[in-house]
Amino acid sequence: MDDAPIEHLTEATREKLRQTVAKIERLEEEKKEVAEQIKEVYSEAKAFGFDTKALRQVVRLRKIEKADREEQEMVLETYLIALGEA
Amino acid sequence: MDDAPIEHLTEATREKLRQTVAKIERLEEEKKEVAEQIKEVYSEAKAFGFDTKALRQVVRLRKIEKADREEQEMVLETYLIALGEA
Amino acid sequence: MDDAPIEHLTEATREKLRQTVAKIERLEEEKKEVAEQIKEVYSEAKAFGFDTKALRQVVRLRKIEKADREEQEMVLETYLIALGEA
Amino acid sequence: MDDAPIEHLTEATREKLRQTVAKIERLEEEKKEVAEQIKEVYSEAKAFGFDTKALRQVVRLRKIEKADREEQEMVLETYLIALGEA
DNA sequence: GTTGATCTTATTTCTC
DNA sequence: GAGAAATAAGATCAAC
Repeated sequence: MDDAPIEHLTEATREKLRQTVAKIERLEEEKKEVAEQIKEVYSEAKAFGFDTKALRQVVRLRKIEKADREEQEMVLETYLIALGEA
Repeated sequence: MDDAPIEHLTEATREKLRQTVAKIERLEEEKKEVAEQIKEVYSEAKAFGFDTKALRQVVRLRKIEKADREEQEMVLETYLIALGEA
Repeated sequence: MDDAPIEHLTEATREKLRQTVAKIERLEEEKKEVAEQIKEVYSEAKAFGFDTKALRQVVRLRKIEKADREEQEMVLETYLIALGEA
Repeated sequence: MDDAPIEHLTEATREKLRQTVAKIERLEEEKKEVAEQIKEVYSEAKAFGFDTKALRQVVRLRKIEKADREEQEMVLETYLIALGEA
């Protein structure tokens, strides 16, 4: 749709475009705020005396372990399906 | 803080650590959700017929322009302060 | 260095540039070939009767587990350093 | 093949599976090494004074041009075949 | 001020 | 060919 140049978009389409961009920008703003909150937590932790590098590793490791568990479940599922269909 | 090996952390410190990790994980989860919402908006826009690549460029461009405006406002403010107007 | 337009590069620099580009292109070619070999192995495995989806998951899972082990070692190291320096 | 559950795979099949995984992992390792070599070339180029961003663009552009040339050659070949010249 | 680390975006690849 | 996943690229920010 709307392969035509922008100046030929209908007003309804232009309005839709405006709303879409606005929505994205609002969500990106939200995301940015959450990212800043995360940084704050690390700053506070550092001020408290925690080693932020180690702290980041803890968080990362826990994320990997979670992904690992999920992957294992998926693998198991795949095998069960593969064996069931064989 | 807590120069002793991990097993010698005080219970209070361990609790603080637990809370910090939990807080970060909760915020990262939030961030992920917002990121997914953004993806959804792009998907919907695509389904509607917008060229998402172009849409992304619009968003990026507006972000840059906004940064420029803020930069300019900052410069303006600096001038105003320098002139004793703010 | 060489902030000047390309037409002002010395011949030595131009030659160096040529060699660098050639080297990169040769290595990218190599990489592409290896990627093709990997695809061939999957094709052969499929022809042999293996479920390639499951096979890919096995490979991915082993990769994750390897990364997990390495991450754990890194975390341990970080803690040892953090505790040793505390 | 081997419709039975995993624990009933023949030893020969299990061995084949092991070899396949090993082969893939070896090739992926190779691929990774080549990728690292490419990064090294860029690092050296940077140390030498080249603008790596521009260098990457050169490489990308040449890749596109090469693809274009091949495309054109393919079209040419198609025409030649269609004309009975090849 | 440069390297290193992290995070995000973009492109490519794979799968269905 | 559309959607998802992997890889690569670029940008950003901190630390030395």
